[in-house]
Amino acid sequence: MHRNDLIPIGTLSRRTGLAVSAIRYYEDRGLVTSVRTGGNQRRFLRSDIRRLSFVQIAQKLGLGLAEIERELTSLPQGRTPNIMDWQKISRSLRKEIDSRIQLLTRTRNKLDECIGCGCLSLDRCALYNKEDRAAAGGPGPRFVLD
Amino acid sequence: MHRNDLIPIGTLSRRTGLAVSAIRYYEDRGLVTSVRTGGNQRRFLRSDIRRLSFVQIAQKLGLGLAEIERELTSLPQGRTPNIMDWQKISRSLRKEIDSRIQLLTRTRNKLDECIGCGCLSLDRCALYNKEDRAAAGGPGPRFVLD
DNA sequence: CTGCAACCTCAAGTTAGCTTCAGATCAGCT
DNA sequence: AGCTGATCTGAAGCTAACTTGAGGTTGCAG
Repeated sequence: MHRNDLIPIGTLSRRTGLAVSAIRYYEDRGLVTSVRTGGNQRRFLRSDIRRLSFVQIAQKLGLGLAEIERELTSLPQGRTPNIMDWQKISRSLRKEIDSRIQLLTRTRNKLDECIGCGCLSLDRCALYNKEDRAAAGGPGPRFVLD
Repeated sequence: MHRNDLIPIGTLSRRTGLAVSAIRYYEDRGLVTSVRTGGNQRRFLRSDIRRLSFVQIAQKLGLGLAEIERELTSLPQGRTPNIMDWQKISRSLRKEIDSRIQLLTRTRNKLDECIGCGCLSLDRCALYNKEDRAAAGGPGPRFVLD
Protein backbone atom coordinates (compact mmCIF):
# COMPACT_ATOMS: atom_id res chain seq x y z
CA MET A 1 0.00 0.00 0.00
CA HIS A 2 2.38 2.74 1.08
CA ARG A 3 5.96 2.87 0.01
CA ASN A 4 7.41 2.33 3.47
CA ASP A 5 6.44 -1.27 3.79
CA LEU A 6 10.19 -1.72 4.02
CA ILE A 7 12.01 -0.72 7.17
CA PRO A 8 15.73 -0.47 7.95
CA ILE A 9 17.32 -2.59 10.64
CA GLY A 10 17.51 0.22 13.18
CA THR A 11 13.79 0.73 13.08
CA LEU A 12 13.19 -2.98 13.46
CA SER A 13 15.57 -2.91 16.38
CA ARG A 14 13.69 -0.07 18.10
CA ARG A 15 10.34 -1.67 17.46
CA THR A 16 11.28 -5.08 18.79
CA GLY A 17 13.74 -4.12 21.49
CA LEU A 18 16.31 -6.41 19.92
CA ALA A 19 19.88 -5.27 19.34
CA VAL A 20 20.81 -4.62 15.75
CA SER A 21 23.53 -7.22 16.08
CA ALA A 22 21.00 -9.74 17.28
CA ILE A 23 18.77 -9.15 14.29
CA ARG A 24 21.68 -9.63 11.94
CA TYR A 25 22.51 -12.82 13.79
CA TYR A 26 18.93 -14.01 13.40
CA GLU A 27 19.13 -13.34 9.72
CA ASP A 28 22.27 -15.47 9.50
CA ARG A 29 20.39 -18.19 11.33
CA GLY A 30 17.53 -17.90 8.88
CA LEU A 31 14.90 -16.64 11.32
CA VAL A 32 14.18 -13.57 9.21
CA THR A 33 15.08 -12.48 5.73
CA SER A 34 15.65 -9.08 4.20
CA VAL A 35 16.12 -7.44 0.84
CA ARG A 36 18.95 -5.04 0.11
CA THR A 37 19.00 -1.45 -1.06
CA GLY A 38 21.25 -0.32 -3.89
CA GLY A 39 23.78 0.55 -1.21
CA ASN A 40 23.62 -2.94 0.32
CA GLN A 41 21.60 -2.01 3.39
CA ARG A 42 18.99 -4.39 4.72
CA ARG A 43 15.32 -3.62 4.44
CA PHE A 44 12.79 -5.68 6.33
CA LEU A 45 9.07 -6.10 6.06
CA ARG A 46 6.94 -4.47 8.71
CA SER A 47 5.54 -7.88 9.44
CA ASP A 48 8.96 -8.92 10.65
CA ILE A 49 8.24 -6.93 13.80
CA ARG A 50 5.64 -9.50 14.67
CA ARG A 51 7.90 -12.27 13.58
CA LEU A 52 10.66 -11.16 15.90
CA SER A 53 8.22 -10.50 18.70
CA PHE A 54 7.18 -14.09 18.39
CA VAL A 55 10.80 -15.15 18.54
CA GLN A 56 11.28 -13.25 21.78
CA ILE A 57 8.21 -14.66 23.43
CA ALA A 58 9.08 -18.19 22.43
CA GLN A 59 12.59 -17.68 23.69
CA LYS A 60 11.38 -16.56 27.05
CA LEU A 61 9.54 -19.83 27.22
CA GLY A 62 12.86 -21.55 26.90
CA LEU A 63 12.67 -22.61 23.27
CA GLY A 64 15.95 -22.64 21.40
CA LEU A 65 16.35 -20.75 18.16
CA ALA A 66 16.28 -24.01 16.24
CA GLU A 67 12.89 -24.95 17.64
CA ILE A 68 11.60 -21.48 17.03
CA GLU A 69 12.74 -21.68 13.47
CA ARG A 70 10.79 -24.88 13.12
CA GLU A 71 7.68 -23.19 14.48
CA LEU A 72 8.08 -20.30 12.12
CA THR A 73 8.11 -22.54 9.08
CA SER A 74 4.37 -22.89 9.58
CA LEU A 75 4.04 -19.29 8.42
CA PRO A 76 3.32 -18.80 4.73
CA GLN A 77 6.24 -18.16 2.44
CA GLY A 78 5.91 -15.44 -0.18
CA ARG A 79 2.77 -13.96 1.34
CA THR A 80 2.88 -11.61 4.32
CA PRO A 81 1.43 -13.50 7.29
CA ASN A 82 -2.07 -12.42 8.22
CA ILE A 83 -4.00 -12.52 11.47
CA MET A 84 -5.11 -16.10 11.01
CA ASP A 85 -1.54 -17.24 10.47
CA TRP A 86 -0.44 -15.59 13.67
CA GLN A 87 -3.38 -16.98 15.56
CA LYS A 88 -2.49 -20.46 14.48
CA ILE A 89 1.15 -20.23 15.49
CA SER A 90 0.27 -18.47 18.73
CA ARG A 91 -1.99 -21.31 19.66
CA SER A 92 0.91 -23.67 19.21
CA LEU A 93 2.86 -21.51 21.61
CA ARG A 94 -0.02 -21.68 24.02
CA LYS A 95 0.20 -25.44 24.02
CA GLU A 96 3.85 -25.16 24.84
CA ILE A 97 3.05 -22.95 27.81
CA ASP A 98 0.37 -25.34 28.98
CA SER A 99 2.69 -28.30 28.98
CA ARG A 100 5.31 -26.33 30.83
CA ILE A 101 2.82 -25.41 33.50
CA GLN A 102 1.83 -29.04 33.83
CA LEU A 103 5.44 -30.10 34.12
CA LEU A 104 6.10 -27.59 36.85
CA THR A 105 2.96 -28.56 38.69
CA ARG A 106 3.98 -32.18 38.67
CA THR A 107 7.41 -31.29 39.92
CA ARG A 108 5.93 -29.21 42.67
CA ASN A 109 3.81 -32.12 43.82
CA LYS A 110 6.79 -34.44 43.80
CA LEU A 111 8.78 -31.96 45.75
CA ASP A 112 5.97 -31.54 48.26
CA GLU A 113 6.04 -35.25 48.97
CA CYS A 114 9.76 -35.14 49.37
CA ILE A 115 9.86 -32.13 51.63
CA GLY A 116 8.14 -34.40 54.09
CA CYS A 117 11.23 -36.51 54.55
CA GLY A 118 13.89 -34.21 53.20
CA CYS A 119 15.36 -36.96 51.10
CA LEU A 120 15.45 -35.11 47.81
CA SER A 121 15.48 -38.38 45.96
CA LEU A 122 12.09 -37.68 44.47
CA ASP A 123 11.42 -41.29 43.57
CA ARG A 124 11.60 -43.94 46.26
CA CYS A 125 11.18 -41.45 49.01
CA ALA A 126 10.68 -43.78 51.96
CA LEU A 127 11.69 -42.07 55.15
CA TYR A 128 15.14 -40.87 55.84
CA ASN A 129 17.58 -43.35 54.60
CA LYS A 130 20.71 -43.72 56.70
CA GLU A 131 22.13 -46.61 54.71
CA ASP A 132 21.45 -44.99 51.38
CA ARG A 133 19.23 -47.85 50.38
CA ALA A 134 18.08 -45.80 47.40
CA ALA A 135 21.31 -46.70 45.64
CA ALA A 136 19.43 -49.57 44.04
CA GLY A 137 17.12 -47.05 42.41
CA GLY A 138 19.49 -46.07 39.63
CA PRO A 139 21.14 -42.76 39.02
CA GLY A 140 20.01 -39.44 40.38
CA PRO A 141 16.91 -37.34 40.09
CA ARG A 142 17.62 -36.74 36.44
CA PHE A 143 14.25 -37.87 35.25
CA VAL A 144 12.33 -35.39 37.30
CA LEU A 145 11.88 -32.76 34.68
CA ASP A 146 12.73 -34.71 31.57
CA MET B 1 29.40 -44.07 62.10
CA HIS B 2 30.86 -46.40 59.50
CA ARG B 3 34.15 -45.87 57.80
CA ASN B 4 32.71 -45.38 54.32
CA ASP B 5 31.16 -42.06 54.99
CA LEU B 6 33.60 -40.99 52.31
CA ILE B 7 32.97 -41.89 48.71
CA PRO B 8 35.12 -41.51 45.61
CA ILE B 9 34.05 -39.35 42.70
CA GLY B 10 32.99 -42.26 40.51
CA THR B 11 30.49 -43.42 43.07
CA LEU B 12 29.12 -39.94 43.48
CA SER B 13 28.85 -39.79 39.72
CA ARG B 14 26.86 -43.01 39.53
CA ARG B 15 24.63 -42.03 42.39
CA THR B 16 23.77 -38.62 41.01
CA GLY B 17 23.85 -39.32 37.31
CA LEU B 18 26.33 -36.49 36.87
CA ALA B 19 29.47 -36.90 34.80
CA VAL B 20 32.69 -37.09 36.75
CA SER B 21 33.93 -34.07 34.85
CA ALA B 22 30.82 -32.15 35.87
CA ILE B 23 31.40 -32.92 39.53
CA ARG B 24 34.97 -31.74 39.30
CA TYR B 25 33.71 -28.61 37.62
CA TYR B 26 31.21 -28.06 40.42
CA GLU B 27 33.96 -28.41 42.92
CA ASP B 28 35.96 -25.74 41.11
CA ARG B 29 32.88 -23.55 41.23
CA GLY B 30 32.56 -24.19 44.94
CA LEU B 31 29.26 -26.07 44.85
CA VAL B 32 30.74 -29.06 46.66
CA THR B 33 33.93 -29.69 48.53
CA SER B 34 36.01 -32.80 49.02
CA VAL B 35 38.92 -34.05 51.04
CA ARG B 36 41.88 -35.81 49.48
CA THR B 37 43.41 -39.23 50.07
CA GLY B 38 47.15 -39.66 50.51
CA GLY B 39 47.31 -40.25 46.76
CA ASN B 40 45.45 -37.01 46.01
CA GLN B 41 42.13 -38.56 45.08
CA ARG B 42 38.90 -36.82 46.03
CA ARG B 43 36.64 -38.22 48.70
CA PHE B 44 33.14 -36.80 49.16
CA LEU B 45 30.61 -37.06 51.91
CA ARG B 46 27.62 -39.26 51.29
CA SER B 47 25.49 -36.22 51.96
CA ASP B 48 26.89 -34.68 48.82
CA ILE B 49 24.63 -36.98 46.86
CA ARG B 50 21.70 -34.99 48.17
CA ARG B 51 23.55 -31.79 47.63
CA LEU B 52 24.15 -32.55 43.98
CA SER B 53 20.63 -33.84 43.55
CA PHE B 54 19.44 -30.50 44.73
CA VAL B 55 21.71 -28.83 42.24
CA GLN B 56 20.21 -30.82 39.41
CA ILE B 57 16.64 -30.11 40.38
CA ALA B 58 17.29 -26.42 40.78
CA GLN B 59 19.04 -26.40 37.45
CA LYS B 60 16.09 -27.94 35.72
CA LEU B 61 14.06 -25.07 37.06
CA GLY B 62 16.35 -22.78 35.17
CA LEU B 63 18.48 -21.49 38.02
CA GLY B 64 22.08 -20.77 37.16
CA LEU B 65 24.91 -22.30 39.14
CA ALA B 66 25.57 -18.96 40.80
CA GLU B 67 22.03 -18.74 42.14
CA ILE B 68 22.15 -22.33 43.22
CA GLU B 69 25.35 -21.68 45.07
CA ARG B 70 23.61 -18.86 46.86
CA GLU B 71 20.77 -21.15 47.86
CA LEU B 72 23.19 -23.74 49.12
CA THR B 73 24.87 -21.32 51.46
CA SER B 74 21.83 -21.68 53.67
CA LEU B 75 23.02 -25.18 54.48
CA PRO B 76 25.10 -25.51 57.63
CA GLN B 77 28.86 -25.43 57.27
CA GLY B 78 30.89 -27.95 59.20
CA ARG B 79 27.92 -30.11 60.12
CA THR B 80 26.39 -32.62 57.73
CA PRO B 81 22.99 -31.27 56.66
CA ASN B 82 20.05 -33.01 58.27
CA ILE B 83 16.46 -33.49 57.23
CA MET B 84 15.35 -30.15 58.58
CA ASP B 85 18.05 -28.37 56.62
CA TRP B 86 16.95 -30.00 53.41
CA GLN B 87 13.32 -29.30 54.12
CA LYS B 88 14.06 -25.65 54.56
CA ILE B 89 16.00 -25.31 51.35
CA SER B 90 13.50 -27.42 49.43
CA ARG B 91 10.74 -25.09 50.48
CA SER B 92 12.69 -22.23 49.03
CA LEU B 93 12.83 -24.17 45.81
CA ARG B 94 9.11 -24.70 46.01
CA LYS B 95 8.58 -20.97 46.12
CA GLU B 96 10.66 -20.65 43.02
CA ILE B 97 8.45 -23.18 41.25
CA ASP B 98 5.33 -21.40 42.39
CA SER B 99 6.44 -18.08 41.02
CA ARG B 100 7.38 -19.68 37.76
CA ILE B 101 3.97 -21.20 37.45
CA GLN B 102 2.39 -17.85 38.13
CA LEU B 103 4.55 -16.19 35.54
CA LEU B 104 3.60 -18.73 32.92
CA THR B 105 -0.05 -18.46 33.81
CA ARG B 106 0.04 -14.71 33.40
CA THR B 107 1.78 -15.07 30.08
CA ARG B 108 -0.78 -17.57 28.94
CA ASN B 109 -3.59 -15.19 29.77
CA LYS B 110 -1.90 -12.35 27.91
CA LEU B 111 -1.37 -14.58 24.96
CA ASP B 112 -4.99 -15.67 25.03
CA GLU B 113 -6.11 -12.08 24.74
CA CYS B 114 -3.73 -11.55 21.90
CA ILE B 115 -4.64 -14.64 19.97
CA GLY B 116 -7.96 -12.93 19.49
CA CYS B 117 -6.45 -10.34 17.20
CA GLY B 118 -3.22 -12.01 16.24
CA CYS B 119 -1.26 -8.89 17.00
CA LEU B 120 1.39 -10.47 19.19
CA SER B 121 2.05 -7.12 20.75
CA LEU B 122 0.83 -8.27 24.11
CA ASP B 123 0.37 -4.79 25.45
CA ARG B 124 -1.89 -2.37 23.62
CA CYS B 125 -3.58 -5.11 21.70
CA ALA B 126 -6.38 -3.13 20.07
CA LEU B 127 -7.50 -4.83 16.90
CA TYR B 128 -5.27 -5.42 13.97
CA ASN B 129 -3.12 -2.49 13.42
CA LYS B 130 -2.38 -1.69 9.80
CA GLU B 131 -0.63 1.56 10.51
CA ASP B 132 1.47 0.10 13.28
CA ARG B 133 -0.01 2.54 15.71
CA ALA B 134 1.59 0.59 18.53
CA ALA B 135 4.91 2.17 17.66
CA ALA B 136 4.14 4.79 20.28
CA GLY B 137 4.05 2.09 22.91
CA GLY B 138 7.80 1.69 23.22
CA PRO B 139 9.98 -1.24 22.29
CA GLY B 140 8.82 -4.79 21.84
CA PRO B 141 7.22 -7.38 24.06
CA ARG B 142 10.33 -7.57 26.17
CA PHE B 143 8.58 -7.03 29.45
CA VAL B 144 6.27 -9.95 29.13
CA LEU B 145 8.29 -12.43 31.09
CA ASP B 146 10.68 -10.15 32.88
C1' DC C 1 52.86 -57.79 44.02
C1' DT C 2 50.82 -57.07 39.81
C1' DG C 3 47.36 -55.40 36.66
C1' DC C 4 44.02 -52.39 35.32
C1' DA C 5 40.09 -49.59 36.24
C1' DA C 6 39.56 -45.37 38.38
C1' DC C 7 41.78 -41.10 39.45
C1' DC C 8 44.56 -36.90 38.78
C1' DT C 9 45.73 -32.04 36.38
C1' DC C 10 45.61 -28.64 33.02
C1' DA C 11 44.65 -26.85 28.70
C1' DA C 12 41.79 -26.57 25.03
C1' DG C 13 37.43 -27.40 22.66
C1' DT C 14 32.13 -27.13 22.38
C1' DT C 15 27.27 -25.12 21.90
C1' DA C 16 24.18 -21.34 22.29
C1' DG C 17 23.40 -16.85 21.57
C1' DC C 18 24.99 -12.91 21.02
C1' DT C 19 28.29 -8.51 21.42
C1' DT C 20 32.27 -5.85 20.16
C1' DC C 21 35.50 -3.90 17.10
C1' DA C 22 37.79 -2.05 13.07
C1' DG C 23 37.51 0.07 8.97
C1' DA C 24 34.57 1.37 5.29
C1' DT C 25 30.17 2.93 3.05
C1' DC C 26 25.37 4.87 2.83
C1' DA C 27 21.37 7.90 3.22
C1' DG C 28 18.93 11.73 4.11
C1' DC C 29 18.70 16.64 5.94
C1' DT C 30 20.31 21.44 5.14
C1' DA D 1 27.83 19.33 -1.62
C1' DG D 2 28.67 18.09 2.88
C1' DC D 3 27.83 16.42 7.34
C1' DT D 4 26.50 12.92 10.50
C1' DG D 5 24.25 9.11 12.13
C1' DA D 6 22.94 4.60 10.39
C1' DT D 7 24.66 0.46 8.18
C1' DC D 8 27.90 -2.83 6.23
C1' DT D 9 31.28 -7.10 6.73
C1' DG D 10 34.15 -10.38 8.98
C1' DA D 11 36.62 -11.86 12.65
C1' DA D 12 37.17 -12.27 17.32
C1' DG D 13 35.49 -12.27 22.02
C1' DC D 14 32.22 -13.53 25.78
C1' DT D 15 29.36 -16.35 29.40
C1' DA D 16 27.58 -20.60 30.90
C1' DA D 17 28.29 -25.10 31.72
C1' DC D 18 30.59 -28.56 30.66
C1' DT D 19 33.42 -32.26 27.80
C1' DT D 20 37.58 -34.07 25.78
C1' DG D 21 42.31 -35.27 25.55
C1' DA D 22 46.99 -36.03 26.85
C1' DG D 23 50.04 -37.88 29.88
C1' DG D 24 50.66 -39.60 34.41
C1' DT D 25 49.35 -41.77 39.20
C1' DT D 26 46.48 -44.70 42.62
C1' DG D 27 44.16 -48.25 44.82
C1' DC D 28 42.39 -52.54 45.42
C1' DA D 29 41.04 -57.47 43.81
C1' DG D 30 43.34 -61.59 42.91
